[in-house]
Amino acid sequence: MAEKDVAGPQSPGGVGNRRATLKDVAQAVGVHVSTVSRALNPETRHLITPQIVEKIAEASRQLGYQPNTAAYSLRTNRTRTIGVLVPDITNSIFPPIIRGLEDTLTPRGYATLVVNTDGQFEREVAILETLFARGVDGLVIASAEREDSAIRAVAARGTPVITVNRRTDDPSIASVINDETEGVRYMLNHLVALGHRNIATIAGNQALSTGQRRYEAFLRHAVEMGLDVSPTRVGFASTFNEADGERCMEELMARGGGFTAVLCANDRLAIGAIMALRRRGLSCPGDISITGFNDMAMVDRIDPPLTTVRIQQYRVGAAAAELLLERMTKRSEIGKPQHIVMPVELVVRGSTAPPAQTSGNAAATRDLKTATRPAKVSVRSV
Amino acid sequence: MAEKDVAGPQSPGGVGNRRATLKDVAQAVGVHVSTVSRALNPETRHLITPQIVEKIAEASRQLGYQPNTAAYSLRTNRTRTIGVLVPDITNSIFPPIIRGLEDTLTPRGYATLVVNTDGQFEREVAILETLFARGVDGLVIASAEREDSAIRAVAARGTPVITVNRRTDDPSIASVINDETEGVRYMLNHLVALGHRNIATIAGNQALSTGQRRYEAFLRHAVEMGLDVSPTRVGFASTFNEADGERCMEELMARGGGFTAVLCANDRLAIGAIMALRRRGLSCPGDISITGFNDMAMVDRIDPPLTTVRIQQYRVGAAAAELLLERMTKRSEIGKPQHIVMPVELVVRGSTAPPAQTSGNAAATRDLKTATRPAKVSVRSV
DNA sequence: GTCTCTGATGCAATCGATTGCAGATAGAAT
DNA sequence: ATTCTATCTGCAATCGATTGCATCAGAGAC
Repeated sequence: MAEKDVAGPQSPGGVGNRRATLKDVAQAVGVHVSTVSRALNPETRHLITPQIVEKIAEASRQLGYQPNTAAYSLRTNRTRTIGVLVPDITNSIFPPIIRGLEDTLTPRGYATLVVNTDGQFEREVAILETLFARGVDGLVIASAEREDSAIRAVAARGTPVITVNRRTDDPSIASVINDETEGVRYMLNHLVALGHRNIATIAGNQALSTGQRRYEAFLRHAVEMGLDVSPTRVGFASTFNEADGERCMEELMARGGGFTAVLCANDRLAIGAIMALRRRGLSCPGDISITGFNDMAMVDRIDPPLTTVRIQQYRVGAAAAELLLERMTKRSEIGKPQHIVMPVELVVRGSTAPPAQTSGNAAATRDLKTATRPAKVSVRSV
Repeated sequence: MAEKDVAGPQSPGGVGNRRATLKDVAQAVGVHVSTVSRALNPETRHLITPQIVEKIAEASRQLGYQPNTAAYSLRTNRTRTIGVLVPDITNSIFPPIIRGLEDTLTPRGYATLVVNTDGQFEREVAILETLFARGVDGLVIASAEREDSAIRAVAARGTPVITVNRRTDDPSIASVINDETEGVRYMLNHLVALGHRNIATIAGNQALSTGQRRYEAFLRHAVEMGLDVSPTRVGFASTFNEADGERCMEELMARGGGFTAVLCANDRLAIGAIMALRRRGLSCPGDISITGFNDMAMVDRIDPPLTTVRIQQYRVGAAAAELLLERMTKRSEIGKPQHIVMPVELVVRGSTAPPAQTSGNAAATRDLKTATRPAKVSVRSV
């Protein structure tokens, strides 16, 4: 509660109220601006006599010299700024990613310009135009669609770009994503281990890599496990939100049901699905088990706490930042495809339980569980 | 699902692969760069013959001309960039505020540089230094403490600054905050109307205006309503998070209890308090009612759905942006104090109920309710 | 003692836009 | 026809840093 106090060098030197420039430092020391410039730049410092470097460092400290970013950018054509495109910062899956990016980029001298696309392509194009006008050095795109001509245009322009959380179908666009396939496999394993045999799914938007990969994984692994994957047990969401989850769940139930669990392509769809159930007077997990994906903030506290797949949002952001930095320095690698897939983790909570009718067929359950590789499981206390 | 396609002007004109400059446009039209500059600037356009303006507009469109931000900034000393300081973007109360800011600033040509302070003063100082080096035109600070010398230093420097969601004690620093006092009053009214007479509180950090104002309002209105406000019924959190809420609740209960409701200074403290209750085997609202503040995302879906005070996060951000823009243009007003207080709204959900022992003393309840002004109430479906 | 070489510093152009001032051109006034 | 305005356009300086090249001084070689 003590007062915060700062003795910052607000306008220390003697250069009026103006911010000190290279020229001021040069004058103070009695050398040329170019000498100061070189002395202050670690790359060129070796060209200057150590004693002079010391004097310059001292004077620049004294005057509170801060390089003028605009002048630097104008001359070097670099802004030390990274553009970050997210669908909507309000969607709580993105802030941790953004922090991962920032915490990695800031210490390296980069600032991030975060903008929201709201999933609208025209907005994305307009935003990219603005970002280019501001001369961003690189781009991190969390709003990528599988076929995304805007991103291809960016890449063609030669700007380092990387997608995060999602991928494009074009393999030449670098990316950092989560292991959707394994995540779905873990979840199916879990449901089957509980005794479920009739599992429906609410798939996400198939124009997004997350939606497509999770759905594909569902089909593949369900078939592998010998489950029935009839099309009547599949609902397609277009928006990855609660309303669409609700709608899809209604649809699935209207088609007759017969399933005991629903694997949803993300947490928000799952939340919507649970709401739809409730409205029908059914309970989760009593009547039907519901699972999510992402492990968004707070889904451990909702009712019921959601069984889901935890993705490493922060680390995905951090990894993307590293990768982008690398590609910005070694510009030779720009063309090379580069993809990182981060491991995920199953988180079992309260929204899944053994199916109602199958009263403890423990033996069969055990068998099926050991037939497939065990998933890495962690249970969070609620 | 159709492929996104863009016919953007990636490198239209004939100027190699370089981005077009004023000079290129000037050459294309056959005029001087200064003429182009004036023709493209709405402020100075009237100086140029309409036909030439038209030709210049056409040529610049043709060449895909985009002004160079660095050159503009260097010359004008303005960056069209606003620095935004938040404690932690991961805390879901801030993203809506940020969107409010961005949605208002972007159409006006401003970009926002969002940075996280993590509530650490040294970080805040360092960040401000970076932001100044980047030459931000203004600052929006969501991480203000009541006594904040860093903000005072900024203001003294002449940079337009405005705090949002919180205020400093210094009235000369403009701000946009929520009506904490009314919010607390609504909530006390609600609890009293339910029949509660013994109400404890978990106050927030008193170094922050939110914590201080909400606590002060609690004291004032509780006394006004004739409630007992003994110090044993007050817990002070230092961090506004779940862990501290839990700790404070433990403390309150350890001191003997005797209360039937706890008014928490924000939603996260409330969530922590509910967890502490559960651990003791008590239920909310069965044994004790708990209330929050802010109406964070998802608190309508937790168990139990939280009764809280809804603040207008997005509109607070938007209002702050408007106010800042105003103060940036009319620099005369910089010294003038200016404060906006946004109305709040009571949201009654499942975490509050009549006290267990007071089995329906409806008459007394009714009386007390009408004795105080009724609050604007909205009930969100869960 | 002169010459060469090397290392340190200075010079000046440059990045792309803005803007005060000067010059030019047109039309109006005489 | 000449002068005077009023518009419009061009000139050139400027913002602050970076960087290729020139210069200069001193050390070392002969």
